[in-house]
Amino acid sequence: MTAPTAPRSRRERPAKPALSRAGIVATSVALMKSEGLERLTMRRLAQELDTGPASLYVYFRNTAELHAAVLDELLGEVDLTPVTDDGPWRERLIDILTSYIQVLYEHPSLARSALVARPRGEHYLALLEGLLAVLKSGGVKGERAAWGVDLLLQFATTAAAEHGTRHQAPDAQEEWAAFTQALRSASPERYPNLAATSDDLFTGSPRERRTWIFQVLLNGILTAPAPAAGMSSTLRASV
Amino acid sequence: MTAPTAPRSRRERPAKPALSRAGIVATSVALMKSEGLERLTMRRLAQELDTGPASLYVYFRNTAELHAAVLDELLGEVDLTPVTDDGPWRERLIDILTSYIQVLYEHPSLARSALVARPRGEHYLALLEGLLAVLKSGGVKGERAAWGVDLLLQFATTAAAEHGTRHQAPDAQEEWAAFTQALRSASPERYPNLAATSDDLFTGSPRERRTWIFQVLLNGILTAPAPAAGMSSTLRASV
DNA sequence: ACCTGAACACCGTTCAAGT
DNA sequence: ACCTGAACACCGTTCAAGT
Repeated sequence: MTAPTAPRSRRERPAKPALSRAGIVATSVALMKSEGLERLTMRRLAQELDTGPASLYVYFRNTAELHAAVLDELLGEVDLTPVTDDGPWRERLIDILTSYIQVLYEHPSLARSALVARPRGEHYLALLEGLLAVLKSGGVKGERAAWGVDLLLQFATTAAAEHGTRHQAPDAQEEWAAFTQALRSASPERYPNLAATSDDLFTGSPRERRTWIFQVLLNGILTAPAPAAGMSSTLRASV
Repeated sequence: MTAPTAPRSRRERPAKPALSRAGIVATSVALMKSEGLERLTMRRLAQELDTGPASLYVYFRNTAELHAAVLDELLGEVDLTPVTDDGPWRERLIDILTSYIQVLYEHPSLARSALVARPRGEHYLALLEGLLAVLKSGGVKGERAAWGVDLLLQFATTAAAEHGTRHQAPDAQEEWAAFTQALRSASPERYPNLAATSDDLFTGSPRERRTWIFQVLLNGILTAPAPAAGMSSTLRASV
């Protein structure tokens, strides 16, 4: 008689799959989508993969690197078709950025991590490439395009990052109410300008505000002196 | 004979001060300046105050609220004198924002927290008031000023938040090198525009880039259609 | 009301030892 | 090279009990 328990217990569930970077990332994305980035920890992920946390350090140097990989994976969902579409270049640019914001909107904490550890995966490169292509078709090139794309993405990332409190956290509405309340009830003696304009601070939907900001950024990028032109070469060298 | 040990040990160090919100904030700021925001935890702070972590929950509902209080305290250091100075309004506005960035620059993680939990302390209100006053002196009022000040502060906060990796974290330079390397070595076949412009992405000092961005934002705020004007009231109502 | 000890339920990361 | 158990050094927050 062969000992029945050991072989059986091995067959009771599908064989534990071998670890791989791609597999870990796939599991990470699934875990994040089901439980949020907050729960995407080395320990929780290891548990999901039926191993110990130490095993993950073979593939990722630390948690930040894991999150960066997840972010790039997610960026594969950004719609880049406007790059080759017809139509006004400004609208195509805004469509891409809006898709980027949309993708990050569900995971504001991932957007926050992107502000610190700059993404550099292939999907991020493809996004940069697409934005630069559209800017070029609008006549924006060189340093103006390079600095401009950085600024546009910075704004878009922040827009997604800010979404955090109002949607994910439990006391989201409470927080927002306290914020608006604090501004609205500002003493007109001490803060006359604030009191006069406080209502305007909260007007507009998120979409309206984004649209306005895109106009601001694009107008600014087109009208501000090109970086190199606006500064003396002495200043450039000295800082 | 009185028992000597108990009374003596009570007198060996200054009497433990009573807890108070102001005192806790002061200790928090000191702790953050000496050990960084990462070490400003409920437990570490309680240890510093010679009490248990549970005691702090009498004054702050959670860690986020503690950090918000510390942030507002720090914002007291922002130089608001340009509000009443003479000189071109654009320069005065930029001087205030630069001071704001400077203050947050040493504590990027605090800037990051400001992106999520919007500040609303008195020093933040004073900052808003000052910025609105300067904008008004430049003829920018109402919704344009309100949305504009929000955008300017958002950019400034992000600028400080991004400072994180390159200065505080241990592998700062390493990270940055990997980032620039990834962009510079992008395949010219797959990413032609990126390859063509990748050098421009890294030009300029932080100061030059900030200066350029301020020009972009101000030009944009001044030239983009005022929020209300650019959108139909139907759209305004429907979103 | 304010304060506390102790507990609950977690973290990231390293290291020596295995295969 | 890849994988692991176990340990080290921490976290935030709550709760019952005290003053």
